[in-house]
Amino acid sequence: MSYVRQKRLNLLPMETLEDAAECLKVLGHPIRLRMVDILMQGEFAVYEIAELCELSHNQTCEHLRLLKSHHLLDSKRDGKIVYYTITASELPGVLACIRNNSSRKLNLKVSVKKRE
Amino acid sequence: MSYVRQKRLNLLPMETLEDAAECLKVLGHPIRLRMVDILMQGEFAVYEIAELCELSHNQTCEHLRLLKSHHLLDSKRDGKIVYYTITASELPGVLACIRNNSSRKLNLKVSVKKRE
DNA sequence: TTGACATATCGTAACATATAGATATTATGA
DNA sequence: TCATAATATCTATATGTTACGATATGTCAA
Repeated sequence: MSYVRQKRLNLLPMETLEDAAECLKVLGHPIRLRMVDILMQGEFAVYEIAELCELSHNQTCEHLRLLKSHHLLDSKRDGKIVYYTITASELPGVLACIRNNSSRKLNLKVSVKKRE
Repeated sequence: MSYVRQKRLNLLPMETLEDAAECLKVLGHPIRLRMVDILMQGEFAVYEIAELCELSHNQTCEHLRLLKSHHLLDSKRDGKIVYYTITASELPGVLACIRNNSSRKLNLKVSVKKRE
């Protein structure tokens, strides 16, 4: 640390960052974000989510499994049908943030395209 | 859509979700989260960030480049030294969320480990 | 039990990302 | 100009992720 200014840095422990990064990485997929967006409006069955996402059943299951394994979603079976719901209390905030910044972000995207 | 209940679903457009997913994916890396955590406390030079993250210079540059290319950070050069700062207004909220849920998430992680 | 349906998992190929070493660029001072 | 320091980029390899067909499990009704 010879060169680093002696500031009082109150940094988050690496373990916390690794855990948070995993959740963010799982959320960092457009289809999984759509699934969360759908489930914001209530509980849905796997086949309903598959149709709304225009996705094959195995892919739908796989994405839902990933979200559930990170404690972002939960599921309950009712006969043949499995219903998924949101459990992570942070998700509504994340979606609200995306909703609020939607137009601005699209503008940013255009400027990125011009540069590349 | 034959099977899907006729609920009034107000879903975010796919383009918005793709853009948000990219940002979340970039943030979904422990080292890049640490960089954001560091930059929450002010502007820092690349070599300072490299030391605080215990990372090689080329890797440090690469992570910072990724964050900057997604408009999460900005940089300014002062002679040989380049200083990075946070630009995305959402980042403080994201870090605050991680900070608040830090202990709970660690507990969750333990329970995940038991199951695997 | 058998068939049909809903969901879940597996194997693998295609694709994307991360890492590390080498090289290039930019700015400064001798 | 030349050497050096601070950043940045390039390249190759290793690793991880996603998509997709095939297969398996779980539930119900005939």
